[in-house]
Amino acid sequence: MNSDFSIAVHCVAYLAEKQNQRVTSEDISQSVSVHPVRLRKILSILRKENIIASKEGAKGGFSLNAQPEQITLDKIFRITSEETLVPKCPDSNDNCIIGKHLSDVLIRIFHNAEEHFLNYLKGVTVQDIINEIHNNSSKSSFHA
Amino acid sequence: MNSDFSIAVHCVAYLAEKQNQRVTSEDISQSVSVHPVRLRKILSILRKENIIASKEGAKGGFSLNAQPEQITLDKIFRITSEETLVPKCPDSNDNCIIGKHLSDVLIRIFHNAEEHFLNYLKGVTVQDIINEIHNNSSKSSFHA
DNA sequence: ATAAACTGTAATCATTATTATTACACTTAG
DNA sequence: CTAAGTGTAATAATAATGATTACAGTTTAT
Repeated sequence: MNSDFSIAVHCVAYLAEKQNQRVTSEDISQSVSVHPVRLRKILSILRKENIIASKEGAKGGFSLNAQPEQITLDKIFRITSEETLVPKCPDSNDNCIIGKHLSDVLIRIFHNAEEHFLNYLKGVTVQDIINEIHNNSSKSSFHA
Repeated sequence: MNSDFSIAVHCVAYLAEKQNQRVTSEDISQSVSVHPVRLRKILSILRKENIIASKEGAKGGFSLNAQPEQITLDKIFRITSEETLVPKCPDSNDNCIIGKHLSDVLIRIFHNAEEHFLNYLKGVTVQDIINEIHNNSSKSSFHA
């Protein structure tokens, strides 16, 4: 798995902190320590899902386009990294009953497991993260 | 994430099918399509956890050392891949309150999410997989 | 006792995945 | 019309993964 998901969350949290301001990819890259071009690629897919908005040209940049309490992490995960938890099994061997069917079985198991993973992320919002960062842990709702 | 976990599951399922026989890494590699040296490395850590047994020398090889109904996938995952779901966040930036704390927050969230993932795997045993392979889906217990 | 068939493990090489960078077309504000 | 941005493709650098080679050690059988 690459780090697109955590970078995306970082970006969204950063934009949530800068409510209503327009922020450049250069600016965000100061906080995330990732190259602006890569950020723009990730931000671009968040925009397509209407989580953020962007504006080109001078004084352009990115801004949040949804309520921090409404953005759940499972959504960001699905956008950036869906199915990446399912491992790439080596090519199955048709001459062996195990080799032949195990990949299918494993993929099914992983798919289910990923759903459980996502189900947890569904309970965590960007606002929760903001709260955690400011140590308002009373408002935080992400617990095991 | 590398494919150590799925390879390990494959090996264990294969050994479960060959109950009480001793099988060489060469033999297993026919089924898994992975180099014997790599298999031995993975089998070696399963042995340290007493899931399988190995014997060196002529007529040596690997065999299962636990009941297939008792081996849950979360155990194999913990042995081979624990914490690999937690993404490597880019270096946090001390000059920025978001950059500074977000990695910690994200790591905590991922850790929790991984526990949910593992909790699902805890409900799936190697015997379930064997059953699935033989299509005895009535005995199977892994459902979302 | 020694040859053959194994495991155990380190070290190296090849391949693939990830990330950074360069380049440039396009948009907008002033 | 220029400066400051986004959007995106193409390439280069780096890191992770996997295969292979090499060889020491163990066990069986002759």
